[in-house]
Amino acid sequence: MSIGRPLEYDPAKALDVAMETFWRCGYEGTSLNDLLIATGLSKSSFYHAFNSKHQIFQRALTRYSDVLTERLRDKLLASNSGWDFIESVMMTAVSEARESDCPRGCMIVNVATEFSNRDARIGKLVTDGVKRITQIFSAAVKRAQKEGSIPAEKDPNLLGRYLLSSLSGLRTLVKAGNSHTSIAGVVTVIMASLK
Amino acid sequence: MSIGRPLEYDPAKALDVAMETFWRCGYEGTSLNDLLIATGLSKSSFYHAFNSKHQIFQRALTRYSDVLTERLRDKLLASNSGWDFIESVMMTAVSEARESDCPRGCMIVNVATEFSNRDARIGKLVTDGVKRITQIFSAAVKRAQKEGSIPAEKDPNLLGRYLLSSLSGLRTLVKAGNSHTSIAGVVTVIMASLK
DNA sequence: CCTGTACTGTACCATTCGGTCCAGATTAAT
DNA sequence: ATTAATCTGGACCGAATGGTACAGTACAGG
Repeated sequence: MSIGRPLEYDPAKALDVAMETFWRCGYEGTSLNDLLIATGLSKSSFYHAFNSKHQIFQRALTRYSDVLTERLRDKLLASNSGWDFIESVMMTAVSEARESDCPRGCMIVNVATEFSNRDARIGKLVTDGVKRITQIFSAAVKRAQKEGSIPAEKDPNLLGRYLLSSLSGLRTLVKAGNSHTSIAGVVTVIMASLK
Repeated sequence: MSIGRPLEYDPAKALDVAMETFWRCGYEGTSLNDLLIATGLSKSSFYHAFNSKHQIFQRALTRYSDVLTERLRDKLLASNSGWDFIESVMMTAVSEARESDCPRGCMIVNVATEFSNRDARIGKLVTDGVKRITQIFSAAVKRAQKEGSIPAEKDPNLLGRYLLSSLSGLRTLVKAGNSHTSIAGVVTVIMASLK
């Protein structure tokens, strides 16, 4: 029921494109101009839709976190077992190493290192995002415990944190230019340590 | 025996201060002015001593890598055992979580995420730095194997990579605001997985 | 003391930064 | 057709960016 001239762009799509750019280049590394080119918006439209660079960045990070969380939850539900889920998620780092010559890593982790607690609001988004993903890992561990592939006496929350930490570490190996085979080796070590 | 007016500052100290700043704020996050304030140099002295922001950054990163490598090597030599060395290095992440409200993490990893292979020269510095630290971890594993605390049949190079990955992951947990106790828990998981 | 060397502070440079503003174009409802 | 809403491109803003040029000054060797 909006009155007046209708939008000539898709705000949701623009946000996604902005997210991609921030993901690839970081906050400081992405200039306003980069955003305008990526989204195809004019400066006026941009500032009308999103109020500032900082605000669109927050929204982009939030969206990244939401999408990632949902995708992981779905994947866990669709997986044959908790163990398979965990292994498959760890393997994403391997394929990143094989396929991409410019790995982006995880946007949340990237943001965490770029801002390292200098911005409280961003810090909260990071903390929340990490917490949610950790919980998914914990849920996967619990399921694997029920399925008998991980010993029941282990603390699933602790292992959840361990897995998040491990995945983030794998991503570092990727960015440091390790081969996908050598990274796959590390994945087997991680998986074996759950036994 | 240099002729002319002598330097009024210590170039080595200036480089160290610049390194600290880059370490804390990243490349883009550190302005030329920040560097001038931190080092106390005038702009002319700065550009005379170091030719550009990019060059001093490369030198700072190189120095970081060198100092870290040497410190780790010394620490390994001074340690009671390979196992103790590994555990104590992992524990540095714990104390970082306890002591610092604004953890800097590892400069090499920070740089790796900020530049993610967009700059070839920086990329090489990162790759080399990571490789050298990985080798130290591998050496520690070999020593621990000789000492009987890690099974001899395990691949020390693989475990070296695993440990580097794990340390980097721990640092992510720190930046995401996890408590030092919860991080210490993850360290025990990592150590147990070496057995 | 003199001369050559090299440091120092300041003024200056073009460019880019994020951000604002406005005149004009375009549309929907009346 | 008029009106009201709201989009669009482009001009413009002050501040900060990385970097240069230069005049003046302090020092060492002769």
